[in-house]
Amino acid sequence: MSDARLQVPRGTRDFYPEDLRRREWLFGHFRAAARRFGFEEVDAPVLEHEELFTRKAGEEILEQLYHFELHGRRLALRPEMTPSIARMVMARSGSLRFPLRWFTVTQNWRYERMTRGRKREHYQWNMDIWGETSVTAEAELIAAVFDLLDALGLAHRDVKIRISSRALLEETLRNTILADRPEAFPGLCVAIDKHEKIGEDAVRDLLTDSDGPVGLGEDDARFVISWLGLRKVEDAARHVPPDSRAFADLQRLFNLLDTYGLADRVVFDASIVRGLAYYTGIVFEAFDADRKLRALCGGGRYDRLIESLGGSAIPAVGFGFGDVVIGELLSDKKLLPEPPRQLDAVVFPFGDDERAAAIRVANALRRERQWSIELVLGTPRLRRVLADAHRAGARFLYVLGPDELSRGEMLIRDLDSGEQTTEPIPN
RNA sequence: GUGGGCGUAGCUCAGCUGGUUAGAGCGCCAGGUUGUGGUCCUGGAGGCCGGGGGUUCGACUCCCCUCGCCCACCCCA
Repeated sequence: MSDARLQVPRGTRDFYPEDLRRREWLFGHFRAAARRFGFEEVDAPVLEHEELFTRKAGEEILEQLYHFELHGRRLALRPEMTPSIARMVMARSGSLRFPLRWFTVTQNWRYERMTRGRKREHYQWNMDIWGETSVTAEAELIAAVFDLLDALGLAHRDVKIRISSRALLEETLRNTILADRPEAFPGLCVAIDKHEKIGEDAVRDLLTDSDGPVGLGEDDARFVISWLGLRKVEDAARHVPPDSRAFADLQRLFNLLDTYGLADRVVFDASIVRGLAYYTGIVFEAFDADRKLRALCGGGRYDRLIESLGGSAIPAVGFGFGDVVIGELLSDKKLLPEPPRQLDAVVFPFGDDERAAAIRVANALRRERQWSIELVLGTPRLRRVLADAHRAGARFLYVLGPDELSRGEMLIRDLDSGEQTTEPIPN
């Protein structure tokens, strides 16, 4: 107990059978929702070249990278899935037919301090659409999130998605305070993403830090922060031309979501900017209605990621949805199930004289019916076997004792009704 | 990193202001005559009381250190 070698590393989890059943229940919903939206599942190694993740915008996610050097190669455990998928798309961009709808359910790693809803190892459902520039893609993704939440049993009003547009912010700033140095924009986004967590004053300090990536004046910083407080698309679009693409996209997205029947579950919130540097357009995050927990998921449009990796431009939009926060929410709402073991039957030979026949019975049931069969090992008492079979949730118990065997039969007990029948032992 | 709380049986915990053989519930194991169930009854195994040091005639109990966990803050997808 006090031996550190015998404990899981901090921030990681063991999954015992009941834990894994619950995890697979959640993953099953991830996959089912993805398939309802026509997405295909892909996978990639948990280990990548560190360079795949290296970006220069002061993102915390990269400072928290699990990384090491081995035989002169710098490797890292993936902190998120998007770069790996971008790599896969890039490698076959010449032969893939777009738009692509790909999803993953993967383990991701980040070295960070532990709090509620944050672990160092967690699983994430990732959904991406590649090769589509219109916000019809964003609308599908947001609809998929709600589709999942509904399937999990959450109430209509339990979760809201907040939506904003980095493109709208970028246009606004290009027309104003970043007119002569647009390259500062990603760093600015990373800084103001912290706004809700560290407060306006701290963000102002970050933005005005002359040694920092942004280096704004006081008035400019105040302008940026005041923009974040806006909750109406029209207000946020005040500093862009009437024909602004970003403005039009936002309006169209909300119109589309209305058509999906999601109008009362989404809201514009200019303070959503996301902490990753690569986002370029619409960004969004899902929150529990009580705002007790961290974001359930987050995503957005990243049209230039593949370009930045050296490929040709392929527009993309996606989100990541972690298993930890949704687990907290479902637990709070008493919606976490305790899925039973899936066992069709237990086959019980009384002793070694009956074992050969029992093995034939188990073989037949496994092969012909594809049943899940637990063949009793050793020679416990029938009483014990019945209790165990009951507890395991088995539907039938096949009993092969001396009496049955002498008649070439086996006893089949229905564990729900208690009814018993006999059948010939298969050859 | 800061503050607070907690480490006693596999799990959840109780052990009053220090007092001798450390408890409960659940779980586990075994029985309750021959081969029949989540109940019931009986019995049992299992704890260097997280670790180390100190105070004391005596420490699960008090003090210090240390490790671990939880919560909040801080930080951040």
